[in-house]
Amino acid sequence: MLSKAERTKQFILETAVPLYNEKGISGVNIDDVLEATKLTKGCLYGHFENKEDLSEQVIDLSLKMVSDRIRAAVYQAKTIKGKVCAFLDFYKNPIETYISGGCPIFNTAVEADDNYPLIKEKVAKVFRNGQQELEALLQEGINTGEFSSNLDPAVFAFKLTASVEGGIVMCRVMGTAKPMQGLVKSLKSELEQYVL
Amino acid sequence: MLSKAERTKQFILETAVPLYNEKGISGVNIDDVLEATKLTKGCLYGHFENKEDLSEQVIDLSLKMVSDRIRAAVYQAKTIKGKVCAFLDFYKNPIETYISGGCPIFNTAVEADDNYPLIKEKVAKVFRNGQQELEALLQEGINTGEFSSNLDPAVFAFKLTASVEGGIVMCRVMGTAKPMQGLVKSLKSELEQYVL
DNA sequence: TTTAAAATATACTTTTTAGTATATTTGTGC
DNA sequence: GCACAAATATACTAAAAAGTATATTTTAAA
Repeated sequence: MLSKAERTKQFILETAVPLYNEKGISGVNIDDVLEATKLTKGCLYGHFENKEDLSEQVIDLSLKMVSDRIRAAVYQAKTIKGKVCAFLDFYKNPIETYISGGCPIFNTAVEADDNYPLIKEKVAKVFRNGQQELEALLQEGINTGEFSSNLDPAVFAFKLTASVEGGIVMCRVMGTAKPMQGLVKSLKSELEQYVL
Repeated sequence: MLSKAERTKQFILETAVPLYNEKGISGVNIDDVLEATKLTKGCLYGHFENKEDLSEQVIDLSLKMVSDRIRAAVYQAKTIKGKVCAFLDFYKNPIETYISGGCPIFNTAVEADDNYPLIKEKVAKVFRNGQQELEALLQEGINTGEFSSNLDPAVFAFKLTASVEGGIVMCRVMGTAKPMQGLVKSLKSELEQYVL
């Protein structure tokens, strides 16, 4: 069983996750976190060295949470095509996201880019791993004869991720999930063209 | 001719544009702007009511600058296909962007989403207008017989924008422009399929 | 070229936010 | 159930950031 301290720390991190995802790293302040957790400074600083330490661990958790969840969704599906569709369906509703505020990987990417080199590198790793796995999945589809060898796994993997992530942001800002449906349908039928 | 004050105000805004694009609205502070412009508080507050006022006007300018520039690039091309390609080529190099720090429309979209309703609405308008123009362009291509009527203008317009914008962020964070080349090529050949 | 208004600089105050020292409470092995 | 260490709360200090009052300089119309 987790100690009281471990549970409190975990509670702080989990409570802060949606906060950071909505307001961004620079947008969150300690008082926001205290307000959300109903804890006090003494307590918070007992678990984290400073704001930077807290931010880093919150982002770590956010990235892990969403990565795990996407992986789980993909894992569920049986065929390769099914797995790609599961990936696409994950952000079917970009307004009400798994973690409130959109995709934490992408949100963090935008903010960390010119400001937080350490966090930027973490996000880069997440993207690289994700792309590699997606690419491997498509390659496996080609190897097993499920897809035509005309399919370029690296290019299509990037296209899938980039368009879905971009689509989420656009839908959220325009306040409509509709374009996402069309996008996902289009990507699925694009893949369909390569199904043998 | 512009008055001294008008020129100074313009200078502040133009100097702040890349700063805001890199650090984000919450990430920029007045001292950053003073440092970059080598001006003083008295001067700055002579031109802007407060930080919010400054931020709003900086974002307005950023959005206008990049929108105008994309429109100009598209306008140059003669054929519809050429115009779509010009749009795609605009962010060919996502690392060294027109305004340093990536695409201001997208960066602002991500940050404003849950935090700045007024600015969010401005960005939404930019996206809606952009999508409408791109859609109209594709529709024109269908009407003139340049493209097949199998092309869905709304869906493809969204796919183009979403994937390019998403691609920019991913490339920037991973520190490589290469996936963008593949993406643009793929989108061009996707359009090619509809060319009659 | 003078001069009044506009623009800018200086030196301050206020507010917000981060961080800390210490007191109090609570969990847990004996 | 006790004792003591760990966890948390309170009340403070420090630092950073925003904003302002006023002095000085500059612009541009007469």
